[in-house]
Amino acid sequence: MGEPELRSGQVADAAGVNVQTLRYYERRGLLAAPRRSPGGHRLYPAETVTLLRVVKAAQRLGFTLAEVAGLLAAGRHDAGLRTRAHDKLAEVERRLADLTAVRDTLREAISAGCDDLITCAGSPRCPLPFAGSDHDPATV
Amino acid sequence: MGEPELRSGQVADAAGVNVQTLRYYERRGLLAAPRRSPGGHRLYPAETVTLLRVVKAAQRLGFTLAEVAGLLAAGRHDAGLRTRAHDKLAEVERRLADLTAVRDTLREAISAGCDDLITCAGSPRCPLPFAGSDHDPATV
DNA sequence: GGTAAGCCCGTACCCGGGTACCGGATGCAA
DNA sequence: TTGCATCCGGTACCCGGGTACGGGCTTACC
Repeated sequence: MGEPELRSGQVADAAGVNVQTLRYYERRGLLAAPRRSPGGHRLYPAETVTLLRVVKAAQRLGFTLAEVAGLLAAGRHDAGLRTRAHDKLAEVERRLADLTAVRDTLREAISAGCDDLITCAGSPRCPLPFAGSDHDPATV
Repeated sequence: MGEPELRSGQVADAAGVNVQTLRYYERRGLLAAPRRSPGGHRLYPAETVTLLRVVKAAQRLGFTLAEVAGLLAAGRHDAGLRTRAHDKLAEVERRLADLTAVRDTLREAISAGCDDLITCAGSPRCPLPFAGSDHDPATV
């Protein structure tokens, strides 16, 4: 007997995602098109559940779906995983620094006791960062 | 003579935003509908530039546009600014904690030397967090 | 063999935060 | 007065990551 195969609903349940999401991932190139039953229903190998968990884990690490697709392909062909993880780590560290600055600014704003944004903006002791940070405002 | 009034392009340039964004913010309730010229062109008071900078600053602090709208209204009517800033601070601190965990996981993954996500996922020493964090996976 | 649950595909919609394109009207200066 | 930049409104599109809906077929179980 062959490997047990799972239907889309079973895979989705086991991985904690929506059935629609499976088809979405298939379109996005994250999941290979699986075998089909004679009637056209998808039949997934059991490893697909693991794969989905990997995808979700990578997403939690801050990778976009496009990046995850690249990571999976990298695992299969290149050996770029470590490089990419390094890059992502640098990116995460930048975001951490940004977010830390945000936290400090919020704390200052709170302890400065601004009551009204507009009024506060006119005050010289207002801690709000009107000038903008020096990198990547796009991450806002 | 009255206050000098600015045309949308001048406001946009001064605040470093797109002209379209002004109309977008007006629709979103962040900017009040300004006075119009006889021909229907918007004429903004000079403070609008400051207001836009405040909006951008708040955005950088992690507030959504809807929240910024609320903050501005709060300044005009309530006195909820400090409360909201406190809430936002708590939120930012949660995100910081998450992101720190992400960073640590990435570091572990790198030092564990995973070369292939799929293979690694099967290994018992794989540090990837398949289980998921205990709060707000939506922030991914 | 019937019936209900599950799955198929295509398409459209959601959120957030904008940006782009269009034809037509205005503003301003030479 | 003419010419060009700018602005108008409306609508449509972009990204990312999905989710929902509708009509029709398959599968599984009794």
